[in-house]
Amino acid sequence: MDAKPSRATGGRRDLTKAQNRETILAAARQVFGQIGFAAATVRDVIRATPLASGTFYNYFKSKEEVYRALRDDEALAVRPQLRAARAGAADAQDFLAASFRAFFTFVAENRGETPPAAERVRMDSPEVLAGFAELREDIEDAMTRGVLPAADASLLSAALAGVAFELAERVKAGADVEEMTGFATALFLGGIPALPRH
Amino acid sequence: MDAKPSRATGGRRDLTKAQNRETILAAARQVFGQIGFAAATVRDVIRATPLASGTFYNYFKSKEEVYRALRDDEALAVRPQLRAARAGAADAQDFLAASFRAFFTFVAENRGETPPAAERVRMDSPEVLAGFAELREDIEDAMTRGVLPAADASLLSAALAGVAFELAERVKAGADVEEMTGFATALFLGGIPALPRH
Amino acid sequence: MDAKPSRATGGRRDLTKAQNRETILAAARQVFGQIGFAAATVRDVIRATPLASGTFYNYFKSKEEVYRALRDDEALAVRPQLRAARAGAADAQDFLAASFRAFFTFVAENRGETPPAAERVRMDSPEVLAGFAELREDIEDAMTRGVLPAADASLLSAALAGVAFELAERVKAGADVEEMTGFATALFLGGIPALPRH
Amino acid sequence: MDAKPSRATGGRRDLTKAQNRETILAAARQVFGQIGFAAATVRDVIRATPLASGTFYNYFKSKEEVYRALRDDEALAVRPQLRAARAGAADAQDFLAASFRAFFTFVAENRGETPPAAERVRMDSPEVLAGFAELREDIEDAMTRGVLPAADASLLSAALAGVAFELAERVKAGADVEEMTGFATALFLGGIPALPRH
DNA sequence: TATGAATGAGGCTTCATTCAT
DNA sequence: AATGAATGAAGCCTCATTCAT
Repeated sequence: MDAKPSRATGGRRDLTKAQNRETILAAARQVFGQIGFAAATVRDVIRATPLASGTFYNYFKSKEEVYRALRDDEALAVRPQLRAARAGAADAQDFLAASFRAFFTFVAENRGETPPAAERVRMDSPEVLAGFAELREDIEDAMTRGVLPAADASLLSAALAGVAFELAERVKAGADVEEMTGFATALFLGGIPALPRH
Repeated sequence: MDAKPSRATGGRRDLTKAQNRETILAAARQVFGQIGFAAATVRDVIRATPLASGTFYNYFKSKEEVYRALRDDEALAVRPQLRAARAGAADAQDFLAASFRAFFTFVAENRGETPPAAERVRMDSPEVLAGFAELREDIEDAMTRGVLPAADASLLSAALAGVAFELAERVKAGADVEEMTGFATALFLGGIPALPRH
Repeated sequence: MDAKPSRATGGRRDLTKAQNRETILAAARQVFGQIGFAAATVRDVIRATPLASGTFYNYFKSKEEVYRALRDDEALAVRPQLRAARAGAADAQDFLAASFRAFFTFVAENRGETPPAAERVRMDSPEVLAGFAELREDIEDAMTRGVLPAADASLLSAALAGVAFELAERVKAGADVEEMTGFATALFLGGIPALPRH
Repeated sequence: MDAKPSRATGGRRDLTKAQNRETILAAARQVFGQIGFAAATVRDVIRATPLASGTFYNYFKSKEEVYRALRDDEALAVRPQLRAARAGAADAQDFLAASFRAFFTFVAENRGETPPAAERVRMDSPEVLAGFAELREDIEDAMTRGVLPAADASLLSAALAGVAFELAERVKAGADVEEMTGFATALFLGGIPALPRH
């Protein structure tokens, strides 16, 4: 009630605010990864945090908002690298290999966080979903630039995603990233030119 | 538990056992399709039914069990079609097109009944897993027969399944079965010969 | 779980934590006393309270845990009195009368708060069990000191406890403490010397 | 709807009726003994039976009614023997020893049916409760006949019950029936004459 | 009479969210 | 801003009981 003397707390408070936000996001990332987004509750996220339950609501309105923040945060950090890799791709081989390698590497690094889940449930992490949203744009761009042969970019991105997801299961089970990358890259390198003209 | 006896008032005791099971499955299919499997509750399913809450538990132990039943029903229907289609294939083009066409046709026929994957959750039922196992066997068989070029049958079946599942989403959203079949078939027809020797 | 956010309307947020715990314990004591422990439900306890249902679970995990807390509170209060009474006993008459009087007095003072044993259910809490253990030690000590004749201390403590519990029911029903004490004391005073040599 | 030809079924039906009643009572006795009367549900009893749930209600209105029937049935079979033993008792020693021995023998024979019950819960079986109800009458009778010294029959029966129950725990744990009988008999043989004149 | 599926009240518990401190 | 106890809606499930066959 009575204001405590706050000498030069401005900076500190901002830092704390940012820190709490990060704390919650980190906890959410971990919790979503471990028990899945659908099963996760706000309580779970809070419990994975030293913060109080009420504090959560100073930063996010709901679990969904955290999810969005996570997706957006990743957009700011991880994905530009991937995009850059693809933007710099000189040919289809580069483009595909870079894409798959980045994805499988990500999966391999997070390997083991997800329990085997008796019921095989797959929920794509926010960053992955956002990444695939951009994939299509990059594909179109690559087709325009002549790096990839012209084809239906929408269907192609779906196919790429499908293969990536399935092989990701192998990566989670311990398969080698380079082998998966090689397989998927070869498949599309051979397949894309054969696709119906769009 | 002990006291306060409830009062069972009569009501729709007319339906047969099998009919009630179907009623619940149909309601679940609708509810899962509308609000998604993850968001759906057993209550939601019951409410989409003229039945009493307790009746649900006469048929299924949980939401997951309903899901499995739904999936198994579908897998049970589609698998013989897939195997038959593949067994008659004379060449790779036949094998692939028949497989994809059978799957997409089935999906199209059941369009709207399955969750829109808004949440991208996939739960493999035993039947679906069995379907995968069959696919791999059929691929190996086709490679042995020379219908398909030699490659890693396990990874190839994963890739086929991935593409099939992703494009199935398009089919559910109204895409043309033949177009999807053509796209997927061309992709693999071109891609498989390019795969690393196994 | 996921959807349909509830709406927390304010209400008695004024009480302290300790007060709420006491509120629940008091309600439980009353409810158990009125309809019996077995018939009572957590709901019944909550309903005898101005608190919300969820609040119960902030303090106790189950009906049993409340019961234990209740019993422990009582045992915690009565045991020091019993030991003190017994420690000062100069002869068997003193030992027995002091023990019974202390116990019956305690019961009389808490009369009406404990289940009427309508169902004859007894659930020994750790504290009660500890009380038993103390009784036996005290009996052995008294035998060593010559205050009580030698006998099987274990069986004797069981017999004392049995008589005490049964007569306590009479005390709860309004019987006179001194009369019960006199009866029980006389019984054991006459009976102990007749016990088989140990 | 249309009556099946029932040739001389009268007797058979009666038998079946009586058999079903016995089936339910036997199942109830077992279930009450195993999980306790309070925890037992009508469902549990039915499940321990080859009968259908609805059939239960052709014989009993509730769990309580089964309990009463059990108590009454036992009254018709077991207890008269005990009463006879006591009625024929020539002296206090006979009276007490016969009572305790009968009770401890019963407990020993049913030993092991009751699980250790982490929470020590004791619920007296119907037959036991009924037995103790009669005990007091027999005590009064014995006092009238001069077999027992005059005392407060009500309190004495309570004390006898208390000791019997506690020592019964020892019997359940494997203690010897004769030893317990001897201990309890001696205790009361010595104690009763010392009781306050009534 | 026997059956057993249907019923729905009601018990248990967790959850998202609020709000006094 | 942070805290965390309180709230009560709502999910889950079991139960006693009814009733059509």
